[in-house]
Amino acid sequence: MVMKLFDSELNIMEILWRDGDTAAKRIAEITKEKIGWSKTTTYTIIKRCLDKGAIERHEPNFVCHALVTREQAQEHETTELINKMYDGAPDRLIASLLGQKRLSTEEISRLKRLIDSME
Amino acid sequence: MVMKLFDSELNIMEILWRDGDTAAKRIAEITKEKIGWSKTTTYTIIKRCLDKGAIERHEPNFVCHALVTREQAQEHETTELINKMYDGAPDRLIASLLGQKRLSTEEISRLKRLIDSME
DNA sequence: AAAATTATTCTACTACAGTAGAATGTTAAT
DNA sequence: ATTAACATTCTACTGTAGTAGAATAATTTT
Repeated sequence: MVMKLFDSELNIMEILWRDGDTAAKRIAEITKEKIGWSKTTTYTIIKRCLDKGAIERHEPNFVCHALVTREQAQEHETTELINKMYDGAPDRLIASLLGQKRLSTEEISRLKRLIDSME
Repeated sequence: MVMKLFDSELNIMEILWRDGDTAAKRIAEITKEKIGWSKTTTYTIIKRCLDKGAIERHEPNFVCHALVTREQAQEHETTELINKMYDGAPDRLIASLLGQKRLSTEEISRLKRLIDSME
């Protein structure tokens, strides 16, 4: 049960993922500071996250708790990318990343170890 | 000079990438058949692709030619994903893909070979 | 050449993500 | 208990991607 999270909603989730459960008031402070959101904007987006089941809220103090993990959201977005741009084939995405030489030699050897340890 | 391509525009680009240069009329036939687009919708999206420089058009017959390659578009979208969901670190995306076990053992050994051949 | 058909552009509507002001509810201070 | 300050919700505006009808231009048929 993983839903699409919009960019605005990811701003909220990012805070919960990084800092853990956080009161709505505190979230509003952070978003105001970091991205200049009005207090009401933050509450509106929190409401939308609640409505779609991405977070839940506990008394007292409207402490928000993420129900969708960062890993689930990453996986969701990644699947969308693979379907949209790589014909549904994850290994094509990886091949593309390797081919673009966007990885340092150190990153590559780390991956090499990761892959060797698999299967 | 690679720009963001919207989902609607990707429908056009996909045809040009797959079939090569194609007349506008023919593109309209394909989109009508495959995704039920009205003829004018197709022409509108072709226009927008022209305006943003993603394609060019030649006489006679308004033959459309992709100026952005599939690889460029893939790279652009992939970079967006990495920045949005993986803190800008491509190796985290790869680690995530490997961790999810979305690759068959055959795909893994293919990647192993690819990585070994690198650097 | 006029009429009919087809190709292309112009213009505009729709849906929805992003944003926030006004209104309301709640807690704290006097 | 009343007022003041703050927290939360309700409602609505804005911008833009997606879509296509009406208008126009070009071509083909008679």
